[in-house]
Amino acid sequence: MKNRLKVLRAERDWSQQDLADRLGVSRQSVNAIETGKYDPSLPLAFTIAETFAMPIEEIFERG
Amino acid sequence: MKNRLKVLRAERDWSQQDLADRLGVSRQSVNAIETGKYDPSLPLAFTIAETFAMPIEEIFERG
DNA sequence: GCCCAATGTCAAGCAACATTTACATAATGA
DNA sequence: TCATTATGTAAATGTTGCTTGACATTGGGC
Repeated sequence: MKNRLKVLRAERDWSQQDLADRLGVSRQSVNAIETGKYDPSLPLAFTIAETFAMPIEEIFERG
Repeated sequence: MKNRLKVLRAERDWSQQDLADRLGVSRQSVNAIETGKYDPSLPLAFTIAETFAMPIEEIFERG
């Protein structure tokens, strides 16, 4: 799964810590997801989508 | 996470085994997801969405 | 009554997700 | 220079997703 988290964060000028706080997860989890070390759970993917106000499919894609 | 798998299966007259075969997972996994025992991984959620040709958000919802 | 497909459930095990703690690096600014 | 912030990474640990194999129940058709 590839994702656009880094760009979406940059557009809002959020640090990984800022996003982690909004998502209720650790900074390391945000970093790991962003750098492709693993995929978020489905509930976390929903929270991410809500946070950026866009569909999951516009943030993540198979790759 | 609640989901509409049972209804979507019924609309297509697929058994849990049929769906499992299409998704490439075990029947028990389909059953567990359908009965809410656990959530699918994000990649599996994508495969499910592709299989039913609709967005993830139209199949799963927070509950 | 019997058989069979479908479903639900359990247990044990492995792989993946997510956590905390910690350390290293680069960039910024006082 | 020194302190701070942001990011990347690692190890150890706990939780969750998915597996196989097995067993019980239900409903329909013969």
